[in-house]
Amino acid sequence: MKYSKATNYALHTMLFLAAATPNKPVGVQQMAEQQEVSPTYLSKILTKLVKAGMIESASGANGGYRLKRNWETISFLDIIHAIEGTASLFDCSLDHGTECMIMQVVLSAEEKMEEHLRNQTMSELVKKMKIVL
Amino acid sequence: MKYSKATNYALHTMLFLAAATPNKPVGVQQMAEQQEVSPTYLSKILTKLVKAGMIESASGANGGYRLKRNWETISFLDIIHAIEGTASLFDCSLDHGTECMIMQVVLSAEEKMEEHLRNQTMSELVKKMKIVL
DNA sequence: GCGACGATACTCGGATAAAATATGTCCGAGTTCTGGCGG
DNA sequence: CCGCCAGAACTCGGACATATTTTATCCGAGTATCGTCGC
Repeated sequence: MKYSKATNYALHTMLFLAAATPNKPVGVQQMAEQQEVSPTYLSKILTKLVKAGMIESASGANGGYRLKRNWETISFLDIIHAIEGTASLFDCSLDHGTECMIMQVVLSAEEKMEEHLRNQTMSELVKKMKIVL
Repeated sequence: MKYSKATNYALHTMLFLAAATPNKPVGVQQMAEQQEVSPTYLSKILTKLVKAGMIESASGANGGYRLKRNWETISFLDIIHAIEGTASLFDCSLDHGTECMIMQVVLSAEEKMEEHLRNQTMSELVKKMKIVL
């Protein structure tokens, strides 16, 4: 079990956009180069983020992707869910009469992790980075 | 990102063995039937648990799998690690000079989850079940 | 009665196959900016 | 000087191709148990 590379790219892209924050959109090519992915593939990932309402795309010359106004409130979990989907880690495949206790344990563990990811926003991370620089 | 079905089977099998606890080994066939998996596949999964030192196998007639003596201390995390491996959820694919802050956040979230799974033992779960029954 | 022997019921582990998912590529279509050209 | 127009620079999104992982099956080999047969 691992997070997909797509999630990796999505997180890095969001961080990049949040750190750069010019109001001008940033082209896919530039970001793809930086992360060593093909532009078309990255674009596909970013489309998911657009649909999730985190960023917006601008067509045409000087087009690209740009954070939406509400970006300060976006958490890690939001991004991860946008890419990986919101399905839970575990599905008990067996139907024993009562609720599956194994599933309860695993899901509550998952909830612990999600809680942590929900409390981390991109904007906080950017602040920390700027202190370091 | 999801836990594999193999993990699912492994957890259920361990719980079953812990709940049954006859000193006689239990055959794969019986457990495979219960979980609706093919015996050979389940056997392959159980081999991993054997290698991890959680259960032991007995060949021959009346053979099967049996918990080892230390089973009371086995946690959910031990079982999951035995099946899924111990690699972490996230690997930053990009080499920015400093440590990747994204990775730090995700890994500390993962740690929260693992902590929870480490504190849940099969034997505790069995106790709870017995109260319910 | 006792020990050897063979049939039986298992597990073991490697080879292989099928299926699902993740990753990546290609291309046609639509959109916006830019620069040049004509009025 | 001003507006129109064509081309360049983009993104969009679907169809397609490849790689990786997961899930599953098959089968030959090894091993312990049990019953039987011969002594």
